[in-house]
Formats: sequence, C-alpha cells, structure tokens
Amino acid sequence: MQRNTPRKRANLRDVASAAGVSVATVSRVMNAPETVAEATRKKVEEAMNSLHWVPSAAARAINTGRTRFVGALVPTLDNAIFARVLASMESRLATHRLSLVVATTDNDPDQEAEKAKGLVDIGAEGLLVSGITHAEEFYSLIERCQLPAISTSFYDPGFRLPTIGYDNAAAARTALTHLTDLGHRRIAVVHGPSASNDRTRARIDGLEGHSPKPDLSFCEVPLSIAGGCEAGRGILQAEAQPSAVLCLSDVLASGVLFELQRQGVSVPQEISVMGLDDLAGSAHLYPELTTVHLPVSRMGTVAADAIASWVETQKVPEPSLLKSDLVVRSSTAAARQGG
Amino acid sequence: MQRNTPRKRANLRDVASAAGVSVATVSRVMNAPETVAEATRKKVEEAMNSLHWVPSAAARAINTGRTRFVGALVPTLDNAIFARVLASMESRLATHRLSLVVATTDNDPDQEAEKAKGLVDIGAEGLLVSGITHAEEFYSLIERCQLPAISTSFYDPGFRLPTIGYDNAAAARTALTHLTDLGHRRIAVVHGPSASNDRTRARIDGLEGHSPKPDLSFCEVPLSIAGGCEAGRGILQAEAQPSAVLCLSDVLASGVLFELQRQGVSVPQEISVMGLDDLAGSAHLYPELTTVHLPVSRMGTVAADAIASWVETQKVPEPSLLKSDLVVRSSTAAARQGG
DNA sequence: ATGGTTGATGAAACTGGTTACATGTGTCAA
DNA sequence: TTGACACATGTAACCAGTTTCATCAACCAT
Repeated sequence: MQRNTPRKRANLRDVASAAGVSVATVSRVMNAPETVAEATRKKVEEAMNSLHWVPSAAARAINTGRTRFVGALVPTLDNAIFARVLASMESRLATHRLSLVVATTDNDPDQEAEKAKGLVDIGAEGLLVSGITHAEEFYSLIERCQLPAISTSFYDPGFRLPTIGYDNAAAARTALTHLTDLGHRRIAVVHGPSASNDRTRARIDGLEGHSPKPDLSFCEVPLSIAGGCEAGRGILQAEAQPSAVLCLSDVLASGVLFELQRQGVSVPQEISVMGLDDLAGSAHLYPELTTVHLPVSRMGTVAADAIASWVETQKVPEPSLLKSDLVVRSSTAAARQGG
Repeated sequence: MQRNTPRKRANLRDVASAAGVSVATVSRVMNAPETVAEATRKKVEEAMNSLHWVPSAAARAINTGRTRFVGALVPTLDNAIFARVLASMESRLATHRLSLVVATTDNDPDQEAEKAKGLVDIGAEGLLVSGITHAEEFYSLIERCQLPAISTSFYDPGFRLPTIGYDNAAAARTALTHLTDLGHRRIAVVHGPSASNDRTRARIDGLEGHSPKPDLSFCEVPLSIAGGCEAGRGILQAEAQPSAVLCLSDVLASGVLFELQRQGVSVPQEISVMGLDDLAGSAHLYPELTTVHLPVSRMGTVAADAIASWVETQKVPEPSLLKSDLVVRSSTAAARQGG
C-alpha cells in the first residue's frame, strides 16, 4: 500500500517548509507581498501552487475576528419584492467585500429566531431582518452577541433596531386618496395575511380615518397571484359591488386583474384596480397597473451600506425613511356617476 | 479610569475559570452534555450566561474543519424561477443543518468565478451553480480546493460536474410539438439573450429538425416582462404574422400576453401563446398559460441533498434527470384553417 | 483486601493561520 | 570605523475552540 496521496490538505507550515522559509514569510506573501523580497515571494508562490494550498477561512477568521458575511432573514423568496431587495443588498454588500447569507422565515418569528441563531452559529457579523415583529429570543440573541442588526421594509425611528424602510401606512393612504380623488367611495381592500405580517397590518391601519370616508370592505387572501384571483372572484360575487379594488400588494393586484378579465369585467371602465409595491412587471401588465412605488432597490443598497458601516466601525446607523410615490397608470379611472 | 467594562468578548477560558472547571469540561457541556455531571453542568451554564458567552464559529470551524454552509451562484434573483430554486434549496439544506450563501453572477462566467472565489474565501464547503458554461478559473478553483460543486438547471451526464436538471432541448421540443399538433406552422419563437445563457441556447437548439417542419421566426429580447411586451409588439408588426408564439420562458410569455391584449388581439382565438417553465403564477394568468412544467422546486431539493451528501460523505453524487411535462391550459388553441 | 471497570474531570497538544518582537544583514553618513 | 537605520526574515506567542490521554475516585465482584 503506497501512501503517495497526502490525503490531508496542506497548511501554512507545509508551504513554509516546502519553500524553505518561515510561516511568517508565507503569511506575508498573502497579506503584505510588498514586504517580501521578489525571489522569496516567487519561491513561496511556487510552493503554494505545487501543494495546492488554499488558506483556511476559519483560521483567518479566528485571528482577524472577521468572517466577512452578514445574514439576511426574509419572509420568503417567492415574492418578487424580497428577491429584489436581496439582489440589491447582495450587490451592494459585495462592494464592501461582504457576502450575504440568506435564510427564509416564512413570516414566523420563532423560525426567524432559530434561523438567526443558525446564522450567528456560522459566524454572521450582522443581520438584516424585515419588519418590526420579532421573537424575544431574537432580541436576546442579538443583544447577547452585541450583533449589528437592521430592520428593513418598515420605517420607525423609535424602534428597538435601526429601521430602514418606508412608511407603509402612508403608502396605503396615498393609494386610497388616489381612489377617492377619482370619486370612488365603495372600495374593496384586498390584502395578504395580516396576522403574521406587520407591513400588511400597517397598511391596513393606514386606511383608517380617511377623509372623505369611503365604504371599505376587506378581503384577506394568500399573498400570491392565486390569492388575488380568489379575491377577484369574491368581489364579483358580493351583493354590493365596489367601483374600485385597492390591493395592498402588486402581486394581489395582478391576480385580481387576471380574474376580472377572465370574468369579462373591464378594467378600469367597470372597476378600477390599484396596487402597492410597483414591481418591475407592474408597468407592463394589461392594463398597466396604477400603484404606489416603493423604493425597494434603494432600500436594499441603503440597508447594505448601513450594516456594512455598523460592522466595520461599530457605530450604530441612523434610521432612514425612504419616500414612496404614487404612480398613475391605466388600471384606475374616475368612478362613474351614480354607479 | 475604571476598567469595569471587559470590552473583550469572553472566551472558553474565561468561562472555565469562572465556573472553576477546565476548558475541556466547558467544551463538553457544549458538545456532549450527557458526559458531564449534573451539578458541574449547571455551574458551567451559569458561568456562560453571566459572561454572555457566545461560542466562536471560527474557532469551532478550525477544529472540526466544517463551516456548515454552501454557496449558490445564480444568474439573477430577478427571475422568479431562480428565487424558487433557491427557496427550495435553502429549506432543504436547513434539514441537513447547512446554510446557503447566495451570490449572483449576472450570467457572466468571469463574475461567477470571482464570486466563487469569494465564497471559498469565506469558507463555503460546496458550490451550487447553474448551467454548464463556466470560466476556466472557476474549474481550477474547485479543483484546487477539491470543492464539491454541482450544476443545476441542465442535465448532462457527461459534464465535468455532476448535473441535476432537466433536458432543456426536450422541453422546448415538447412545447413545439404541442403547437404543431394543434396545426400551427408559422410560429414566432421568443427567447432571452442566447449568447450569455446556455439554457436558452439549448432550448433553441431543441427546436431544430422538428417534424413537421414549422416556419419559425426568432425574436431575442431581454428576459423580463418588458422584454415579452417588446416581442409582442414586434410580432404584430411583422408582415407575415404567426398563428402561435412560443416563448422559451414564462416570463416572456406573460409579457407577450399582456401586449397582445393591449393591442386588442385575442388569445388564443387569433394567436396562441405558449410558455416554458410553469411559474407559480402562470396557471392564473388570463388566459391561463399553456406551458411546459419544469420541476424547479424538486430540482432545488435534489440538488441540496446531493451537495449535502457530497460534503458529508465525500462521495460524488450521480447526475439526475428531472422530467418536464406539458401543461395544457387556455392560451393555446387549434390553428384556424387556411389562416 | 484486591483487581477491574466505569464515570467525571483536567492537562496539554492540536487546529491553521496572524503578528509582535527579535535578529541579522547591508547601506550610508559622520 | 562606527553608529544609525532600513529591510528581509525568523521565532514564538496567540486566537478560541476540540480532543486525546492521563488521572483519580467510586463501585463492584471476587
């Protein structure tokens, strides 16, 4: 039985002895090549190559105290909006030489706390979460570890964590105002599960106390296109039909749109439909969806910058409010007189 | 100047001396509590709590040689299909007590290689990539590190890496056959950028040599709903109008659908539209989209299991072919005679 | 009383890097 | 010729855990 294969990975010492130098010199070739003489450096580099040496991330981390990645906890990847946020976070973090570890929580605070623990266990230097509803274990975890953590999708300067997001209530109000401005008074509000989603709750709450006071009927469905379809069917079956449908998420609005078309209802002539989010595709739906634009990409980059600076400088970032804007397109129109 | 604040995080030794035991015992409380006497364990646990001790992931990793996370390199998060794959990978990996680090490559092999290096640098134990087009540096990286790496979205048993995916060419063929079976002969094929996307290329190639030989016209647009709309406009402006549109991605099909409706063309009466992917929302579009179902969720779980077993057991997994199925819905109909 | 076994614990080596400090050599101005 | 200084390199401590092996007491059967 020959033993040619050095079944164990080479380490710094192996490289050093192969190159005939000390470990310090090898380390210098990695971290400060300019301090090493040309000839020595070449010798070392050759030894590295011939031994197929790859530095151990863990060993480096133990010394520097840095792992260079942060974790993101999102409710789901199925909604395009979170995918968008993550995409912009990921690319922005890359500019800070940080990686992003993703975990999904399914809108469940307990699962979030558990996954957060998992992220800490593998060495996350910071955490990005969404919303303001979290388990007590989550807070005690980040406190215990003194871990930088930022909350997104929700602006609340008084919150326990720095928040970077928009005013969900105001966004919903903006949408409702657009509809009432158009003369709509009987409006169906379609939203996703409110029990598990604080953003949804905030949007619903934002509709309260509106003037003029519209006649709102609420409809809770799963947060998906299928859910929107379900809502659409429900609306058409109701005895008092609304002249407008306010969907608290573009995904739902899409479903409503498709279902109304399927049932032969023309939008916006018979019923206006409005969304909230402004997903990339919403501008291209038929009809083009009127909605409230939430700057999710921007939110991702701002949050990435904030967590990066917190991790690097230990300074807690300021909360940041991002503005949302009404985007009027073709899915809403003036209410017909005396409908 | 008092020095009450022990500005440094506590370590194992601190806990050990606080509890009046050895470091080995503290370590045992973590990893094999049953071997420690009840009373001792309690003492240690109290010390841990009062010192707010959090074990260092890096220190553990350096000993066990495990970081417990793998990296995934996807072209983009903007397409729902990758978000879906990642979601199922993430949840499946969690059952193996592995986390998922996500990086996006923008369909650029060089960027992929660079991000892969970044993932290795932070300690990824394995890599999940998509497609079969990769930079040479990528291969040399995984070879050098002897890193488990699996390719998804593309089945090719002869490939350099184990592949877990579907037969893209066959899926496209299935779609085309459905259209020709319905009597369509003049068909517009809408697809995303082919230069940078091997899956798209494979799908296009799959259409070749079909019998009966249809009259295909190709249209390349950005892979987005907006791109689909653009294609839709192009198709209506063409002098020889097709009776069916075959979109090599559901995202494009959605855009085509919306644009045709916008232009007053009825689907499928005037033009049939077909997709490929079967995204979650496709079944609820108006009209419901006929498409070819790709088992992306299943692919995610299979790939997760494969990389997990490779990482744990060092045994290279077998390639795996996942079947795709035709899903006939309402967006396609028989070609009108003598159109 | 004796030897064997089990259970709990500790001392110290070990993981794979980084880095403070020491050393040795060569250059240059005084 | 000598002291000052820069430069290249090595020695060994250090990071925060895990793990091997030794130790020692307690228990039990002989």
